[in-house]
Amino acid sequence: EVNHHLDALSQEGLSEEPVQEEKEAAGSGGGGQWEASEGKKHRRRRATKGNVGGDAEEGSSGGERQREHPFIVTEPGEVARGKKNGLDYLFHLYDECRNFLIQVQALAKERGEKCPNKVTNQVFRHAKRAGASHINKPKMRHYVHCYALHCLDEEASNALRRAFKERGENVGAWRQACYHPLVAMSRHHHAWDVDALFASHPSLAIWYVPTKLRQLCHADRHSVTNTDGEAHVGAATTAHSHLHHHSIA
Amino acid sequence: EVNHHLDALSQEGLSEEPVQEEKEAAGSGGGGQWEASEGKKHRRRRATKGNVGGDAEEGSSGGERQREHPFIVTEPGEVARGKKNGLDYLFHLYDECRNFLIQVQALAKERGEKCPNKVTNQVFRHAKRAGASHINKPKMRHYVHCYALHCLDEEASNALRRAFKERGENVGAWRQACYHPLVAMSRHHHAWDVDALFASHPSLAIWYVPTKLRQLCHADRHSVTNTDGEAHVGAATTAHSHLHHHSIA
DNA sequence: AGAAGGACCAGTGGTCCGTA
DNA sequence: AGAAGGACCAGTGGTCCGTA
Repeated sequence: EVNHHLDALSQEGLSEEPVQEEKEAAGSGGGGQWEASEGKKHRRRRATKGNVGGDAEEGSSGGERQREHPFIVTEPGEVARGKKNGLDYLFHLYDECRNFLIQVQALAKERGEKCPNKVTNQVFRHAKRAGASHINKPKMRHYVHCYALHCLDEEASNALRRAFKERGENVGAWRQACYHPLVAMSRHHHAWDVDALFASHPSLAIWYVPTKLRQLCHADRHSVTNTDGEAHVGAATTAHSHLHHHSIA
Repeated sequence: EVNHHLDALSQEGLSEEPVQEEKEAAGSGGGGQWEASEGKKHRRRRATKGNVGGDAEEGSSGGERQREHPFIVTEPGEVARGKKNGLDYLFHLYDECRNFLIQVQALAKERGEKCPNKVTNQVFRHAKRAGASHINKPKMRHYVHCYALHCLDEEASNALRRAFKERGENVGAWRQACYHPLVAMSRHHHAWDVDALFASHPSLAIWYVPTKLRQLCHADRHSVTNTDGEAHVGAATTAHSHLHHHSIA
């Protein structure tokens, strides 16, 4: 049961009618290794709005919108219990995307078309067509910098995970905390050039630098202390307003 | 007169009310060196449709749409006579764009924004704002591969110019002829990887590989003889139709 | 409340086609 | 006819905000 492939996907309730094209990629690494062994639930539900065709269906019975389980802060190697996903699984999604990119690149070269160097919309579309409905752009972009820390300093990343799990912090707090070690690395090893930081690791180089991290590195270069949280939360506090057209928030 | 800067621009009838911001760049290299000394015409006309504001204006008097003079095939160093521009001037436009790109990159780094590696829409917009109204995207994209040959094999490029001038061919025919030497270079020096070919020369690496050249290299790799002209002209002749979703035309 | 992701939007790469 | 370029369009990067 644990090694039955695609289990990790069906567990998420998102494996409804996957296109079979390129299934081998969709299932890669998903062999049940991310779930606690506590007796799975194989019920499959239909998404209400995503429904194709006009089947008569009671709105109350199969009507729930299906989503991935939310992430919780887990230690390295720890499996999330209950309807949760752990951070090893999160990082695994980035590896899946990398494999989809490699496939898109191979196809493009074969066809003589222009070849993406990054995980683009085209790659996300390819992943969806290949049945990987658990991968989507907003999620991957949201946690890119967390994956960056995992790639660039796995020890620091692991320590942060343990500390935030210990303190009972939620995923949002852990995610925020991932920014600062990266800013420090960009400062000390790359003279605040965060593009160079990302380019320095092959698994990371295929991801766009997130706007927020770029802004934090820029602010840090100008010695502006910025401990604000996500966008929409804070006010701009810059000593160089003539250079800033947008607030860092 | 010959060294009065901006002359080359006003000669083209396109210097109507340039934004003064970054004028030094707009005039760079344009110091009259591309025009034959035959007495200039400094008349300035207004574009009819591009008109801003509601000035009452007779349609017949100032109504002509102003454009750059068409290119003619010139030898290296030759100056175009009459209302024509020569190919040295064409290649100079690529150098101007490169300088605008360098400015945009410097600004982006200063502001901590993402930094373009290519001549993008943003660069063309910057060039226009800086008063370089003689630079536009369709023109630059149209002749990129001609500039590529000039960069990569100036001897071959010069020989081709002399041959086509000798034969009295028009610019379109010369432009078409520029493709084949590039395909041969991509074949022999880069195993048909035209992206690698462009990347091999710094002045060229900032330009997107044109679709048509990419397709010709792909067709050549599959030993498909393709001597067709521009798109819309020929029919697809491919021995690998299962790999082709679009005709090369 | 904290979080996942459909769907939107401004600005892109690409070039057609009305214009001169 | 040959050629220059305004303007359009499909698909992009980016992320908001209605949803659960």
